[in-house]
Amino acid sequence: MDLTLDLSNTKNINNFKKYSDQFEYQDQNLYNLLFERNQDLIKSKKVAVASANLKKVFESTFKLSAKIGFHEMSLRDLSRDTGLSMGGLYSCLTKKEDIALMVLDIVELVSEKNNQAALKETDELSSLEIAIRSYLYSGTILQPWFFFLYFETRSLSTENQIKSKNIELNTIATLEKIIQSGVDKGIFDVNSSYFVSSTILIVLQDWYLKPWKNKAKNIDLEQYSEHLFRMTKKLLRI
Amino acid sequence: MDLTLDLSNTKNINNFKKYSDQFEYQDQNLYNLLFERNQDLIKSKKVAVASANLKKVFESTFKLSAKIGFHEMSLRDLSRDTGLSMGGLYSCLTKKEDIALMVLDIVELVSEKNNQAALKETDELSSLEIAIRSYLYSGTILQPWFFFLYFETRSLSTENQIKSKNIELNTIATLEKIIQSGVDKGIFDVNSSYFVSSTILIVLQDWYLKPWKNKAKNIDLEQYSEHLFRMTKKLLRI
DNA sequence: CTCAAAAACGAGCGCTCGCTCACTATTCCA
DNA sequence: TGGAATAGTGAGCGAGCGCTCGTTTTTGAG
Repeated sequence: MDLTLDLSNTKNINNFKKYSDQFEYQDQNLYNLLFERNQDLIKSKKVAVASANLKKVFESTFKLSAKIGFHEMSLRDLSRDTGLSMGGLYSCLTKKEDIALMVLDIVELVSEKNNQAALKETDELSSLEIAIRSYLYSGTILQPWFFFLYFETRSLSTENQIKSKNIELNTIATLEKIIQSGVDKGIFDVNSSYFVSSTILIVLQDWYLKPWKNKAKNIDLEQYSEHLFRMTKKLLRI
Repeated sequence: MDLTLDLSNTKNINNFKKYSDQFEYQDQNLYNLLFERNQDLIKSKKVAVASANLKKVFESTFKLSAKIGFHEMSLRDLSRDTGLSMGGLYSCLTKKEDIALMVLDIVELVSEKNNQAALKETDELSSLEIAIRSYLYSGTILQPWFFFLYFETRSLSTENQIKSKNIELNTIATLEKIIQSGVDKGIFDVNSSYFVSSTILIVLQDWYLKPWKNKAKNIDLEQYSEHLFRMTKKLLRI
């Protein structure tokens, strides 16, 4: 499966539909990819069987753990909600924790892709726009995945907690690099490129962490994206 | 116990030490208050005994649940870490969930006080400064309490999850009210007072949710406060 | 249609959970 | 200082946990 794609041109992803059309980490593709990347954990031999079960497992996990938390969700709850038996669940898992590990894997993968896509662009303002759009759009498509990782990081081993933290730190570092480059060229004017980067990141996170806030205010994705980009420009004195 | 205090003058709280000196919800005061507000849950008769045990319980709970989560922390873990026996724990609790309920109670109380203090001030910019300072300062003193509530809201009943969400929404609404008032007077200029308010709130939250980020960058409380206030002014075109 | 391989099943295992309560130790004032 | 009130103890209870594995059902190539 080839998931490489040229995102270096802003025009390819300047609205949600265009981004979504070329975004490979969704639907059946995503579960096929999970099967390929975790064959050591998965007993099922055929991709169609495994990915159908994985789909059920993740959809139910996100539904249940958003309400009560991952640890509070028992495998019997999961069995009931997916319609799979205990044995069925364990045909695509070796242990409960694997679910969280696979989420970490996917979020890490997508975040790295987003950072790389932003860094490819040479114009700093376009670069920031790509970063914001790709993060918001992927965070919309994979909302339950990003949400889960944020709130369940503490269910992971120390080693994997660090991995999870580093996803956030790498994204801030990416934004900071772009902003600093703009400052060096005299395009941007900031007091602290770190503080601006950190602020952009948490506004991006807020979109997928608390979707109910924006739903209540009738703020849709493109409005939110516009708000954030406008705020970014204010903070950079553009 | 009288916990009312006049915070309407910015000068009373314009640095952390001044705020902390008049902040009643800390140290032994805090645990005495918890005893008073929860006598129905607490078997101990004497305030000194109960509040000493409550102190141990909350300190250990915050330590353990920050690492592994509240639900994963067993009462045997808590017993070991506090040095209290199982029965000792249950002298100041009727059930494990009570710990989370008391955290909600305190955070709710302090947040309301902060909002009221900000709304008392008539000058909008001072009002925002009071809001930012009081939220950051109380969030520093009570960091484990605010942190715990944010990440353990899903351990609560639906009714209490709503209460917890409303703390956040009320603070955003408070900020929005102040900003809108400034806009009406022609002092501030914003595209969306809600978006600015929401952004300020999540930057405030980030301080107590991810203290390790700022420690790693050697950003202290007053610097952070200054950053945020400067950002706020930029977003309001001041 | 046959039948071995693959998938699905779910009762049951060992264990840990939240919580109780009969008991002992300590406190404090008459 | 005696004794009732209060505090502290921890083994043990029933329930529910993650996970296994002997068994049954389904699948699909020959």
